[in-house]
Amino acid sequence: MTNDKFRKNDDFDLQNFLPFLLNQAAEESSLEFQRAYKDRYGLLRTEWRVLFHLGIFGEMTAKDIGERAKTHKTKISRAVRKLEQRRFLKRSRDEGDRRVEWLVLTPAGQTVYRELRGIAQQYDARLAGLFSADEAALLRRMLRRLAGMD
Amino acid sequence: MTNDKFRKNDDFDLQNFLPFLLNQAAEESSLEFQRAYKDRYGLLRTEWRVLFHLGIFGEMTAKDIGERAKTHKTKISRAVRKLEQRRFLKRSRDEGDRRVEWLVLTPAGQTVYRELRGIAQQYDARLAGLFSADEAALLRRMLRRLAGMD
DNA sequence: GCTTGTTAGTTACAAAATCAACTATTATCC
DNA sequence: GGATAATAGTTGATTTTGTAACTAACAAGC
Repeated sequence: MTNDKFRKNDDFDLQNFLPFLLNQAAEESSLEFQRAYKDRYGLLRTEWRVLFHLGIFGEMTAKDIGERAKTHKTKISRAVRKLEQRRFLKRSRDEGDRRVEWLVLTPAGQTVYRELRGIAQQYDARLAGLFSADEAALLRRMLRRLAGMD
Repeated sequence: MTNDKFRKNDDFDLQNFLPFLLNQAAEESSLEFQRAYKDRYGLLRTEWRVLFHLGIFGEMTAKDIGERAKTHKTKISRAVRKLEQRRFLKRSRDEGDRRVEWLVLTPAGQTVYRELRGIAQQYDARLAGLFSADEAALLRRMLRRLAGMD
């Protein structure tokens, strides 16, 4: 990719422009995991994220998930409906505040979650293995910083 | 974001899962630059990418751009048409191989490119400024590695 | 208690991305 | 040289996303 097919007539280095570079790295590094959740379970990106949040935290509301994952509420709403239709989660009204719905994985949802979690752990280890342990830790720290997650 | 509102009942660390983390960082770090090209010039993401490739490399074909930017040819095709309609680029048939079109920025396109390039440079410097020079260089190297750009 | 404002979540419509099929041209190989 | 395959690029149908407006429930001020 760093070939010389094209001679630059300019001094802007697109391949090192952070927003571009981050997008390329994010897309490339999502590909293999995407195959796991898409091809094997027919899940969309927002759907596995909702699934994982519930798998990890047990019980949450749509709003909580949206905040944690920085995802718009309409996306969450549609992902929740899909997961409900597939019987991967169930909803229940909060009796104290009847606007709120609590979401929780069904046993089927937990099974899918555990499988995907295993794949995710293996895959993350593979990616991190491209670097030394220190470098990988630094990378995560820098990414959290860029993502405003600190 | 690293608060304790939810007690984890599980050991998967989503906030450090590289594909997730990379996506979050990529989205967050694209936001401000996106405002520049979207609000000010009405460009879409693929459109600024095509514009930048032509600004940097002078003359390319749609296929070349697609390969460099890892972008599907239908996206490129539509972005090229939009940019042509706005008179930011012009096309010309290759006389040797008449399937091929050469794309080149018009003076208007070059003006937009130079403005956006300036904004991009400033913004990149701001992002890189979150880290030491060594760290930033390492970050770029690691991202290129993850993106398969090495 | 009644207006006004907020919040959780959904829905409707427009914009954009995806995937497959298509045209036109060139390359391969018998 | 003629059939077959490959390549550059486009188009159309379907899916997914984004934006705004919406419902229903709660909160605050007076």
